[in-house]
Amino acid sequence: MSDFPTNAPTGAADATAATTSSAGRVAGDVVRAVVAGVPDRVSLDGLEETYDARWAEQGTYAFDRSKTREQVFSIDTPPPTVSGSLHVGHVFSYTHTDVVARFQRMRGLEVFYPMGWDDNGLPTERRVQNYYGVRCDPTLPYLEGFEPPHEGGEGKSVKAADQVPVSRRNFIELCERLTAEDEKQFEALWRRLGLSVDWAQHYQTIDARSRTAAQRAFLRNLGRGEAYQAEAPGLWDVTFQTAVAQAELEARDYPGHFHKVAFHRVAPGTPDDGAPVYIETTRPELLAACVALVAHPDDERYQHLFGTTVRSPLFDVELPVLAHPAAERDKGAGIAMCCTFGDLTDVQWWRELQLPTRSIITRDGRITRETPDWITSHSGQGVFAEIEGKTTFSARQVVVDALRDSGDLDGEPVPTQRKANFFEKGDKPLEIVTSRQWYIRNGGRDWTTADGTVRDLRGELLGRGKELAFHPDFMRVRYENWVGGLNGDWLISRQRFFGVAIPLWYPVLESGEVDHDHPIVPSEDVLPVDPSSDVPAGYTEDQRGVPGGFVGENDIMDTWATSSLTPQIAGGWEVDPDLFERVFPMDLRPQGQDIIRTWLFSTVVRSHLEFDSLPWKNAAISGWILDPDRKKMSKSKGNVVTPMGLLEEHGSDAVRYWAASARLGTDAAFEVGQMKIGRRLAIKILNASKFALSFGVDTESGTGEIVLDPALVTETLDRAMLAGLASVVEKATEAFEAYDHTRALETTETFFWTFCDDYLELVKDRAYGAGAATSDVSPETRSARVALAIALDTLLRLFAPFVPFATEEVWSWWRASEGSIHRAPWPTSDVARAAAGDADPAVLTAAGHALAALRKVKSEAKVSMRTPILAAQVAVPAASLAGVEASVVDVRNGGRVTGTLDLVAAAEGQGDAAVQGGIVVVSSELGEPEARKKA
RNA sequence: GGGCCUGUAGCUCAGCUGGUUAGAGCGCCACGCUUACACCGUGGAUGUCGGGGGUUCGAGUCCCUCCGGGCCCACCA
Repeated sequence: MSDFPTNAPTGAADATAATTSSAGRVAGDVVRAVVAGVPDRVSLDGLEETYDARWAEQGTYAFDRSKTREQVFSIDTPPPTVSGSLHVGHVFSYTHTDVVARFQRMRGLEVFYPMGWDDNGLPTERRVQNYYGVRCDPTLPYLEGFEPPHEGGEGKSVKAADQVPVSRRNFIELCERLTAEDEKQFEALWRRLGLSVDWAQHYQTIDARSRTAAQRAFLRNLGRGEAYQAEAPGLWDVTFQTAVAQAELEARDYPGHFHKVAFHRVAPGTPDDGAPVYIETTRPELLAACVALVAHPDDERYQHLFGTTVRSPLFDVELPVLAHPAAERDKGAGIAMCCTFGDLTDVQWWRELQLPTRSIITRDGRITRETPDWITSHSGQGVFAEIEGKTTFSARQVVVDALRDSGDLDGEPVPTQRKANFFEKGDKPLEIVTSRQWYIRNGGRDWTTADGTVRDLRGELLGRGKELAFHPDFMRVRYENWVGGLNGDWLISRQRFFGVAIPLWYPVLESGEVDHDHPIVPSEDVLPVDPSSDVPAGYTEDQRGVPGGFVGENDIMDTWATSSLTPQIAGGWEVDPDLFERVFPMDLRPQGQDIIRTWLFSTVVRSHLEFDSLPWKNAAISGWILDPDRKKMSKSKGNVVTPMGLLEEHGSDAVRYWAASARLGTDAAFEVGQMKIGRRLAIKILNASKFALSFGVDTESGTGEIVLDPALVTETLDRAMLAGLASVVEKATEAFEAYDHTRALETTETFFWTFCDDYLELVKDRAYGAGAATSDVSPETRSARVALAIALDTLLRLFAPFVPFATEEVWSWWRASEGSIHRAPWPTSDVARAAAGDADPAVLTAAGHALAALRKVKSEAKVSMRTPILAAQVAVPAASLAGVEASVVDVRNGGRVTGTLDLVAAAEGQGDAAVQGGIVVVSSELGEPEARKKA
């Protein structure tokens, strides 16, 4: 062997001369490691328990808050909803985050990776009601030591009528009790999956810290005029009896019928008097709430009616016929009945045409029991009496029958499929009800501030969207579409019971009337408050609800009003300023694409208003998990395959591999096959490592030391391999920096399999060498051994974010003294480059192809790979010839060529370039297989 | 109706700014217990790159158009 490096790296001589007795790092960046504990038989089994416990014990992922903001990488982890169980989609997206967290940690940043539980909100409220047989009544006083009447499983729920009313504080306590159990299970799953969360940084969206943050943020919004209340018609869910925000809407198909209904012209003394004007409606039950007929101003058919009046059928109410551009000529009859309120267009007409309010639908979705004063005719009152207190569905039957009897229904109702707005958690179409609600400005409506300036909040928030780095970038469009399409401010008040209370009281005037215009505001230092049980400063409890006293605001805030503050909650806003300045604004918000319009947007709103900044620099958006039918994996299906079951069956590294194989923003198939490949990779890492480290075990001298000194790598093939590895490191690092973890994995993995299949086979014989001790072998053997160790050291780090358990296991065999691999530095290409010098990575490729060509001969001869080749002539394309020549000794060893190996230049088009790089064995002579080795 | 993503081997997916003969893994076929690994190894077969136009010396890649999937927004007369 004469192929010594021409440019031995500087410092190498010093390094080799360094003291040899200590493990770990020494001067000159040369690592010395003692291989201590390679097991005889490697296994993935039990690694999760072992290392979860070790990481917890050693505080591997504990956040070091002595680091400054520049040294920190902070993550605004999505708090999963604690209303049931986690499914495979969670495992998928949380793995994406963890991979990034581990990369950044190895890069030397201190990772702030908290975990929260979203136990605030309607799902938990419903569960607590059923589970404990209680319901929240915020007017009740708190009962010390209250025990619920019932403690049931998921299956048996308690009927509403049998539920015991309890105070809000008692209700919250029960919620915390119920969710604590789920949260333990969630944590167990995340630990098993290997999320590198710092479990000391942990919050619940209903805990006192979150309530304080939510109330504080609200009070700040109020103080700056960003939060306001308004009495206005709004979308209302009649089942949950609460107002609903635009972001919670879901348009669904809803079957209905068109009814052609006659109104009658009022034109006394003319031939037109009483002539019918037909409108079409799907909601005839709202006839009594009609306030006008509306048609498009340019519609010739109705020009003669504008400015006149008509009389409604059945109820005999005189109504104007008006023009408005929002009326569509080709919809129905082209002229619509405007009711208060059938839909949002009605609200627009009502507002812009200054129409009266004639509501007949109450908050429970039924027709009001009071006969409206605008219905004056006796017969009209009679019809109304028939629908009083009925559901809209029943009332419709009554009205349609009455219209048919009176002859005002033209033809029979025609079935139609229409879209109706639903609350995403509800199952009845939303009604529009007028109520007093709280809003936070979000750019959905014009805003003139107290000092009279007009603020373009929508434009400001669109600007924030441009400033935020979305991964993948096209997700920004969803943000922009949403912000651009907002049609109102953010409605945050909910007429529910379990959640963060709106921290206000209102004075009760001497007249007994509540003065909503002058809310009583608590000071921030008393937060959190519950206005239903706490008393505002300057009042006493006995003044509650009496003239001259006060009442508490009964409404709570929507869940998103709290979860829009997760960076503030986790980061200790105002309660731990020292922490907050080290983590905020955060680096990363990982989340699903479905909640860009809610969670992502609302978090941007809160941060923009409070801090005039983005809450984070990057948003990483994960895709969906699709089941094999290419549909979004449903909860029911997801629950069939429990995440814990998956982890137990395939191993966490395997499941993580499947998740990490999917790019951000791209939907991925739920594929067990991919997990099996991940498991195979993890096992391969263990086995290849065992091999690479086996030479370091010095049975003669007992030192068992490996010196990772680049200067000891002298052979061309070894240097070529490390040259290839160096560029893998560079590509993987670059990919990670661009939030393209998939490419980082793929690049590493591809190299690793070539490393195992070709390089290991090629150097095996040379690495075994003559002696067993690293200190007493030929330079060729040492070169192989050191190259193996350097490659292993690098590969383990590259894989560590993806397969944290297997890599930690291998690390423990030889690098235990350095601590966890997950705190080890991310590799640079420096060491591999230093060893590689000017070597060409193509040498390994060429040698690998040559080896494959030799193997093919044996495969086609159907003989064992250990069969010797007595002589062979191999045709090598010109481009590969130098590479094969440079590594010919290893090629001979790998192919077990015992006699002559004659390399000749391949003729033009001789080999198939796609196979073995065009290298063809022209002729060969196979020997007898070696005698089988005795055990 | 407006918008975003997507269509490459039986399956799951790579293919970056257009450049040799389109790749990987799984599955399939054949062989092999070779001292890292049988939870394995070796070799092999497999494609009108959704269809049709265009730009170009050259298109899986760019443009137009159509078709198929997925999603978001608007649509309650």
